[in-house]
Amino acid sequence: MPELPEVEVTRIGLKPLLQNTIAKVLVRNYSLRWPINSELPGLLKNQTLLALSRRGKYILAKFTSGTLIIHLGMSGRLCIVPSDEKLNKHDHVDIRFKKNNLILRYRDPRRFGSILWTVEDPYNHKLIKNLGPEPLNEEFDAKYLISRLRNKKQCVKNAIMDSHVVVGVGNIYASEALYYAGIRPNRISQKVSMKEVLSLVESIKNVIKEAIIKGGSTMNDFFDVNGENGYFQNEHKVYGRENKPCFRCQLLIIQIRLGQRSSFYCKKCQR
DNA sequence: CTGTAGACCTGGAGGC
DNA sequence: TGCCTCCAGGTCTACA
Repeated sequence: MPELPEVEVTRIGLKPLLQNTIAKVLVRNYSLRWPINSELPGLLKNQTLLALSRRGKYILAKFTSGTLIIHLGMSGRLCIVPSDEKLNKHDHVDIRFKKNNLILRYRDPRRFGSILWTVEDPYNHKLIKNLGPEPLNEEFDAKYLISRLRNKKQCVKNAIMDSHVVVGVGNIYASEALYYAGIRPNRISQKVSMKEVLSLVESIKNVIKEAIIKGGSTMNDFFDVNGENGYFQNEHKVYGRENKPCFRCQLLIIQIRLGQRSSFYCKKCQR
């Protein structure tokens, strides 16, 4: 499910829980990507949610004496539900808050997500401290990106999906950004020109900004915390459009495989 | 150090 | 129906 836009939409949707205090935590399944701390229910009880931020695809929920680091993996989802909401097979964690009797419920069929507790600065956490820049920050610019692509023999799509190069660009938005930039996904990174990198940086920023505005992409199972789907899937130009006509030139969109992931592009519009 | 395949999981779609 | 294979929004780890 979630690339940066979907995670950001989720983070914003959690804001109604700010300043609310946890009454009880129920973990039904501790085995996610990393095991949930077995002490978590006791640790979180009576903690107040003070701030919500995001680093890459990680949601950072700051509480009174520590931070929950939440990653949604491929199929994770957070929703705010009333206490009598019917249970789904893959609802692994319930965090019940005191005010309004709301439950923050974590569902994740594939269990590639993670919920980690730390009392340290989360930016020093090993999963977070070595991440590349945020795509919407000023520091992510053409000068930076070309410096990272210059030595790489890897293809450019894999490079921009590497969270140590830039965070948040997943399989959908990598294909989309490369389409807007007119660059084939299988181009060797070091052969991409400065002019193309300029365009690529702008395309990544624009595609991610637009996707956040449209509420993310709902493919099968992305919904925001209130169960509403996103609309950005209607804006996809190449992702999932194999054998369909390019919106610009009508040539059929090609699907190839790069690094075990599907990639989509137009042979005429992308060089 | 760099790059890639494998691993972790469940479920849905499509073929037979 | 059922069984099989392949595919899916991520990313860490092991290995060449």
